[in-house]
Parts: sequence; C-alpha cells; structure tokens
Amino acid sequence: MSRMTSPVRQEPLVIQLCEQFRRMIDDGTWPVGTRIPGENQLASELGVSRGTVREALRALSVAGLLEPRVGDGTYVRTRDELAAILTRDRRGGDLEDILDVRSVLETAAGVRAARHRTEEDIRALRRALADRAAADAARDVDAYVEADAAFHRTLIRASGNPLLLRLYEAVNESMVASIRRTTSLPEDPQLGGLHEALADAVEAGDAERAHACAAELFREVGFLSAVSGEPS
Amino acid sequence: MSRMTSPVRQEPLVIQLCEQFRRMIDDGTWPVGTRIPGENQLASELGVSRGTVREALRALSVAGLLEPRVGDGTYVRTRDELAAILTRDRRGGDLEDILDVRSVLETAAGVRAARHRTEEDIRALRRALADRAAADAARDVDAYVEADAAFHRTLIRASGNPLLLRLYEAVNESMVASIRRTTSLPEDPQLGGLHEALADAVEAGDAERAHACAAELFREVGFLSAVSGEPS
DNA sequence: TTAGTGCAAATGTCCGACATCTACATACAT
DNA sequence: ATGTATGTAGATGTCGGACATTTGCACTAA
Repeated sequence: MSRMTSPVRQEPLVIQLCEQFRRMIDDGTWPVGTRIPGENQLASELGVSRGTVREALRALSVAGLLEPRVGDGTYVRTRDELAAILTRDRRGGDLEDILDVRSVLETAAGVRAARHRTEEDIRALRRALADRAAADAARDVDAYVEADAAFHRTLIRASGNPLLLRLYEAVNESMVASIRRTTSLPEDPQLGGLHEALADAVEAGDAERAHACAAELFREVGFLSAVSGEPS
Repeated sequence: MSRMTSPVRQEPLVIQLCEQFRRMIDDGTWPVGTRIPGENQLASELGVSRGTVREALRALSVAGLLEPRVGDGTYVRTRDELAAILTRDRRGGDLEDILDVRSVLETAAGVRAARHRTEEDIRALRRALADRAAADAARDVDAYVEADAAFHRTLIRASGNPLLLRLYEAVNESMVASIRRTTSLPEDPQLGGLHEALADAVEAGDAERAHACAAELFREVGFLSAVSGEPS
C-alpha cells in the first residue's frame, strides 16, 4: 500500500563488500603491496559465500586496486583508483602529454594556492622544502624524491580544490608508472631556487609570480624529462 | 623446460569477458540506456558458466558502466568510465571546484589549440559555431546545448593532447551529473561573440588571445574568473 | 477502461566440486 | 653444508546446480 520509499532497498551484499574492502585499502588496514586474506577465509569470517566475496574482489581487481595471483593470493596494487585507470589503457596519451597536463594542473594550483593559502599551508611548504634540501645535501635519493613529491602535493593541497589534488595525484602516479627511472637527477642548482621562489610567491600571496615560477619550474623539468625519452 | 614466456599463461576468462563487454559498450553494440542480454543467455552463448559472466558484469557495474536491476535486467549506464568514478564518490569536491577545474582544463586547451590546430580543427570549430548559432536562432534548447558542448569538445581536441580531452570530458560529465540545469541560459548576446572570438584566436594561432578569450568566456558565464593557464 | 492477478524471467546469494598453479617445506644428492 | 628435486597444502579460476526475491507483462475480471 503506502510503503512509500522508506527502506527503499538495501544494497546487495557484493556492493557492501566492495565498499568495505575499498575502505580497508584506503585506510591502510590492507597496505599496498601486502597480501589480503584468502577468499575462503574472508567468506567464513564475513559470513557470506565465496562466490559473493569473489565478485567483490574481482570488481576491485578490474578497477586496478587489487591483483590476484593464481596459486598465491590477492595483493593490494594501489590506493589510487583514478591513477590505475589512467595507467591501464594507454589511450591517455604518451609521456609528453602527461607532463603537459601535469604542468597545467600544478600551475593552476600555484595560482590558487597564492590566494587561498593558510598559515598551516605555508608551514607545510617550508617543512617540505627543508626536508628536500636536507635529502639533497645527504645525497639520499629516495628521501629526495619523497620530499620533492611531498612539496608538490602540499602545494596542490594549498589550492583548496580537492578535485585538483585528486587529478594531480592520479596524473602524477600515471607519469611515474610511465617512467620507472624517474629521472630524478642529483640536483640542478636552479631547481632548488625555483622551488624556494615558488614557496615565497605563495606565502606572499602573489598569484602572478606563483604562476610564473610554476611555469618556469615545469619548463626546466619538462626539458630534463624530454631528454631521457620513453622506451617503446 | 625451456617454455620461455611464449603463451605460458593466457588471461582468465573473466578478464577476457570484461574486455569484450567493455568493447561492446564502447563501440555502441550495447548502446547507453539499453538492456543487455541476461546472464544465462550470455553464459550459454559464450560457452562459459553464469558465475564467470556475473563476475565480469559485476566488475563493469562497480566501474559504473553497467547498472543491474533485480527482476528486470542489466542496463548500460555510460561509456565514460572516468566520469563515472569522478561522479560516484563525491570526494572530488563540490560544484564550484568542478567548474574551477573545468575552466583550468579548457583555458589550457585553448592555448594549446592555438598552437597545434590543423585545418580540419578550424573547419570543425566553424561548423560547431554555425550549428550553435542556428540552434540559438531556432530557440531549440536541446540542439543549442548539444552544439555548445560540441564546440568545446572540438576545441579541447584541437589542443592535440588526448589526456587533456579525456580529463575534460570526464570532468564535464561529472558536472552535468551534478546539475541538470547546466543549460547555460537561452543566450547572452555577449556569449556568441566570445565564442566567435575564441575560434578566431585559435585560427590565427594567437595563444595569448585564445587564453584571454577562454578566461573571459568562463568569467561571463558566471563561473569563477580563470586566471589559470600560462600565456607564455 | 481499469484494477487485480498470476506467471515467466532476471538478478542476488548460496553450496559444492574440481582444475591449475604457486610458494614453501621437506628430502635427497652432491 | 649447499644446491637440487619433490611433494604437498593452499590459493585462485571455473563450472554446475539450486533457491529466494523482485520485477515486467500479459491475462483476466469487474
């Protein structure tokens, strides 16, 4: 009769499992690179059939989040679904196009960061810069790459646009997947200065200068990356 | 022993089905909005079990391409997987952020289109503009919206960067999903002129003017002022 | 014409079974 | 002691059948 649309309809078990598994990947319960429990174990623990668990796991596998290995188990591949899709089908263009879009996103983020930056953003930027310089001085390549990535991520976050950050991280991840030899050279003295100048512009709230610094920064990096080329 | 790595292992049936179904959605064999054959029918036709078919269909459903309805069947929801993801989880930010990113992408595309445009690009732009004006004169809202979208899509394509086009279409689709009333009003006399001016700038290869026109275009429509791309 | 009914079909879920592959431990030969 | 072969347990991949619930639609009756 007048059932209206109160309990409308409960989502299928498979969807619930998908969301739960996705959360566990996202919050680190299932860290990237590790092996998750087997299908039979998950089924018995969650009180559902193995077929239902399989459907959920398969969906996340096709989405690029998981990677099943016959005879071994299922491993967590990545947490960024967007990046997985961009990487999967190469319809997204070659490395040059990726770098181009990346520069567009970061340049735009630089302008917006100069406008909406908070005190905390500036502190985070300074901290990332200090880490970056320290890693460079210590000749620690891994730490340098990490600190450099953290600086850029902090800059995008300071733009105050979550979608911008999401797209940037996905494109960036896709780029890293394209070139495993990240061409992270020791350190071009000019790059350090450009990073400092960009942070200064953001702190000063000078959108125009931030724009110029970001563009210049990518002109340098783009040149360096273009030299290495891409294996095909 | 020396099996090398020739055909050693072929992809699982589920993955093959996923790719096949995805192709059928993409090439229009299964048009958007229509109902695809039932699981039992697909299973018997393809010579696989229903469970395998279900895994493939479920994967595409979670990806946002299909939409199963209990007691009815499975329908094609969309062809743009990227847009489906951006739309699904609203972590990407609100409408304002979407519009902001959209303006960033289109402004950047305008600059690149002015540099890499071909004769065919210009013809396509002129054709879209003519359709747009005709629809406006005929007071045909649907045709106007379609022609307007075609113009912008053509502009992005003229940038020569496939990734840029892909991201734009996804973000645009996500925006349309956010607000159905995107039908940017009947027609502001100024808008027609701005579209013409943008096409002129692209044809002339004037990147700076294209940048200014695209930014002005978004400002006029009431969107955020876009001081995004790089005029260099 | 309209409201109600019943049926066929579709998806959702469960169970059980077997095949194939792999990591790991064990035993063996050097 | 070390390297190699072997076997086994467990993992994913696939299949078949079964039942529940829901829905669209044709049919019927008021």
